Amino acid sequence: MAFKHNEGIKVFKALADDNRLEIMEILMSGAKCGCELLDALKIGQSTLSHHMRILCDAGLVDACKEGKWMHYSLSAEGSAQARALIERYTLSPDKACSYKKCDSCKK
Amino acid sequence: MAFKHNEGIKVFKALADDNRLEIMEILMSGAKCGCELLDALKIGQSTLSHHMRILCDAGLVDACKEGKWMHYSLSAEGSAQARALIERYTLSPDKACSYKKCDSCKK
DNA sequence: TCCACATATCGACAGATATAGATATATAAA
DNA sequence: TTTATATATCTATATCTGTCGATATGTGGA
Repeated sequence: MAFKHNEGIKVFKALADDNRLEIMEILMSGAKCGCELLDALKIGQSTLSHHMRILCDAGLVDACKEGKWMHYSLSAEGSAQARALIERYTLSPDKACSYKKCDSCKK
Repeated sequence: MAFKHNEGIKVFKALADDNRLEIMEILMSGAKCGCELLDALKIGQSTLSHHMRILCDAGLVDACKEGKWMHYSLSAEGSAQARALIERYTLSPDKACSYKKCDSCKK
């Protein structure tokens, strides 16, 4: 796929799902293993694995294996990248006042 | 649809597309009408209209009609909401140092 | 070794999405 | 009024995505 905004698409797609947002919110309280996440969500195990792969591929979540458990945690780098991407594609508060809207509607 | 993270899904889905990210970037330089956007993109007119509806519904873009033209511009409120959502679902730089990763892998 | 548990992968499928073409509506100019 | 332009809506379709069940892999305990 030859997208012009590859990084943005990958990160925003990863965040564009109800279960994955719930996972991000759960991980805010600290690292969790897959079975803990599974208990908190109403999805099957293979579906969780699928979602974790998407979050990891996007760089938002780190995974580390310990015995038979996988520990998932929020990535500081991924979080920083996501924040940078939002700043790239939306209006910053300080630029908003000088932003050129159309002349007729100043709303 | 009964999603737990409705607002987040709507905004991140709106940003999870190559053409829509390109549109956001173009609108960063100021308001544009549909035909200007159409010139800059390799998509048909009905497809552009579809994308603009998604960006407007998400609150990221404002639309205002002037004669036969629609003027599209970035919404300061939508941008602020998007930034708030990213802050909600990712790790802030100041919390990153105290964030509890798993014990074995400290990466 | 055998078994239970945690996780990943594969295959299938229903529903969502991006896209285009045709058509409809509205505005402005000739 | 007729015509051209800008945009939205409708319909169809190919592709993508979330989900599950079945299976595979790997780990640790009995």
